This record gives sequence, structure tokens and C-alpha cells, in this order.
Amino acid sequence: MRSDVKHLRREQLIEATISVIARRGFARTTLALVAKEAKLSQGIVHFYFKSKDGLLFETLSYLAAEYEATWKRAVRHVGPDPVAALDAVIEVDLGLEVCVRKKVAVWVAFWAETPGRPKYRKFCTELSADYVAQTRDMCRQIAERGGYVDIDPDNVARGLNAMIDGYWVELMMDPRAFDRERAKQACRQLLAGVFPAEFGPLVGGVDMSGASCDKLTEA
Amino acid sequence: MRSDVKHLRREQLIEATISVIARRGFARTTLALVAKEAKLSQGIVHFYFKSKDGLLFETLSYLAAEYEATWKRAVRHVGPDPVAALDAVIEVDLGLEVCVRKKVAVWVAFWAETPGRPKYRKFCTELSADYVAQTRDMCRQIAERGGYVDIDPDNVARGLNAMIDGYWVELMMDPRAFDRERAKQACRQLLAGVFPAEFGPLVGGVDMSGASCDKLTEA
DNA sequence: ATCTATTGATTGGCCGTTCAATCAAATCTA
DNA sequence: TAGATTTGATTGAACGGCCAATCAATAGAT
Repeated sequence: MRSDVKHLRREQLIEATISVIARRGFARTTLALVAKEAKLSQGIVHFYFKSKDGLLFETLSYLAAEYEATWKRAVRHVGPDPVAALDAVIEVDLGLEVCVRKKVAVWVAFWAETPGRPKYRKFCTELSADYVAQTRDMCRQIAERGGYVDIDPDNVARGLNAMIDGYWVELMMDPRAFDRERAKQACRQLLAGVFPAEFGPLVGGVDMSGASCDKLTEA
Repeated sequence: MRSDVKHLRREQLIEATISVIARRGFARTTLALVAKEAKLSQGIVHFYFKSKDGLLFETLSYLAAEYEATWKRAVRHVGPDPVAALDAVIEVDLGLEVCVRKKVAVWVAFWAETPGRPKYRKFCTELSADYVAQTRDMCRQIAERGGYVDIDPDNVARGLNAMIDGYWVELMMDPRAFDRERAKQACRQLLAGVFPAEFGPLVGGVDMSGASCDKLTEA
């Protein structure tokens, strides 16, 4: 049918765009290369997307939609426990679905173009703000439940966000140096420093929400 | 006299390149714009740099040299104590010298172009590897000295590196949301989770705000 | 047959690069 | 020191290639 083909072609072109950006970088991505990658003619891009910028922006939206869907599905799946939810966030952000070189390369490419492109910038900052707002809420719940009074949920969420973005950059630049499981472990260690009872390595039914640091200094 | 001019012009053009990339992004940076920014003619770029790529690569080298110089100066300044050294690293990486929007925007721009540009990629990965090697060494020393047996210095160094890169991205994309001091605090909190005795807030009963900073930067 | 989808050649503009000409500074000459 | 000559720095115009966008023509579907 018509809309089937329409949807198919659009996705085909977007996937091709992702491949080309990931392979050649943003600056050297041309419509001719995208069309060739998609095994379609040059002109077709302007039929489905009005312009090059149209295609690029829809590519960004496409990635964002996939990311958000994966994220929300995972968080909903683990239920209401904020600790499990935060752990699910780490699993998703560094998992095989979204955290693959091709995709993060495109993310970083768009990030890098945000100066001077308000549309990209607005989109990316809003997505990020959404992310931080949700993880902050999880941190806040954990803090309340665990009786932590000195921690700042907002800063914890931002720190986790920063660390994950940094790992994405590492995966893009030096995929051989990147170790997915160790990256996850480092994120959990970050949270363990803040919420030792929930993310610490020695949680075995013992409540250690009081003095949290001492146990680690044991030689 | 004449070699002065040579050096001056090169720097003038490189600074202009940084400004243009930070303002317009990598993809829309043209030599005409760079020349205009530098208040020089178009042709002069090829006199001092053989090609556009020559200018771009030297811009990357320029930033890297400045970064490394600042970094090494700070680390040397605080002396041999690895705790003070790690803290100095955080101060530099998130300090006003290197961690300003214009510069990090250019860094991210180059990162984003590393796929498909082996020269950029090699340069950036080697710089990063150097960084991690040095901070890992600091972590290792702290671990040995503090009797920590369960921690992996390499992973701690990589985690810190990732977090800082992530904050750079945040500064570039959303400078108004970025808070330099809170970012530093988050990095110290990360280290506090790993080395509580050295970076934790309760050392010696001193209060948290700026405690580690005052204590550690005193050489 | 009509409408949609698709093609690939074409166009017009932009950008990296080259180059001949000009200008300025330094060196040489007497 | 003053003029002559060489060397280096700088300009702006011109060339050629590439790329986004257009479009007329064609193939395919219903």
C-alpha cells in the first residue's frame, strides 16, 4: 500500500543517513551518499523529506524516539522500585540496543552541531532535561526512603547523565577501549558512593544507611 | 620581527577557527568565514597552512597543547601527593582555563568528526589514553597507600574521564544548565565513593563545603 | 487512465584552492 | 645614510569541483 511504502522509504533513508554519518562524519555527509547507501536515486530524498535539513532532523527524531521507547519500556518493566528503575536506566543507556557505535556516533555528531542550530539544540536539551528529571525523581525517592539527608538528587542525576554521555563518547572514538560491563559497573559504583545501602557491594540484609564509608577502608 | 608575524598570524587564524567552529559548527565552517573573523584575506590561509585540513588539524593540536600544558602545570604544582594531584585534575578539567564553552564546543566538534578521519581519531585517542594512564596511576597510588584492595584503578580513572567528558558536552549544549562547582563536586563525590578516607566529606570532622579543596591544594 | 512514486540529468551557488600582482620589510651597495 | 634589490607577506580575483535542490520524464500501481 501507499503509506506502507512511504513509511518504508523514510526509514530506509533515515537508516542510510545514520550509516553515512557514523562512517563519514556530519560534515562529509552528502545526499548522494545517503541515496547510494539506501540504494535509491538522489532525487528521492526531496520527495520524502523537503530538504537535507529535513532528513537530518528526522534522523535525530528517529533516534530520540527509539531511545525514549527503549528507556520507558525498561523502566516500566521493572516496576515502581526506584532502585531497580535506576539500575534499568544504566542497563538501557549502556545496553546493546541504544549503546552501539553507529548510533552514538550520530548522537555525538548532532550534539556537536548544536551551536548555531537552535532547532537541534532545543531538541537535545529538552531530551536531556527530561532524562535528568526522571532519574532525579528516582534518586529523590531513594533518598527519602533510605533516609539520606545530605545528598542532592539533582546533582546525582546530572552526574550519572554526564558519566553515561562520556562513555558514549568513548565508545564512538575508541570502541576497542570501551567495555560495556565495566562502564555499567562504574555507573553503579558512582551510585554506590551516594546510596551505599542500595547500590553498595555488601548489601546482604544488613542496614548500613548510617556510617557508610568506613567499611570500604578495611584493608 | 618576521617570525613574530608568522607566529602571530598562525595564532590569529587558529583562534578565528575556534570561534567560527564554536559559533557555526564544524560542518558550516568555511575558510572565508575564518579569514573574515581573523580580519585577513581568504588566500592567506593557504600561505600559513597548506590546506583547510591543515588549519583544522593545527587547531586541534593547538587546543591539545594548551590543555596538556595547563594540566601538567597544575599536577606538578601540587607536588607528589596523589590525592592532591587527582583533585588538581578535576580543578583543571572543569576550571576556567580549559572548560569554557568555546573550547569544549571545538573539542566535541573534533570528537564527532573522528569517524572516518583516522588522523583526528589517532590524535584524540592517544591524548585520552595518556590522560587515563596518568589518572590511573594516581588512583593506584591512593589505593596502595590507603590499603584499598577491591578497587580497580583503571576503571576509576576511566569513570572520572567519562564524567568529565560528559560535563563538557553539557557545557557545550546547555551552558546555562551547567554549574562548574557542582560538576566538580560530583566528580569528588565519585571519588569519595571509591576512596572515602581521602575524598569523603567526613574526614576529620570537617564540614563538606570545599573541605577537600582547601585541605588538598595546600602544598 | 490517473495518480503516485521514482529516476537521473540539470542547474545554480558555494567553497577550497590557485595564482598573478602588490605591498612591506629587510638586506645590500656605494 | 640613501637608494637599489631581494625576500617575504598579503591581497583579491578567477577556476574548478562538488553538492543541494529542481524538474521534466518515466515507471508502476489501482
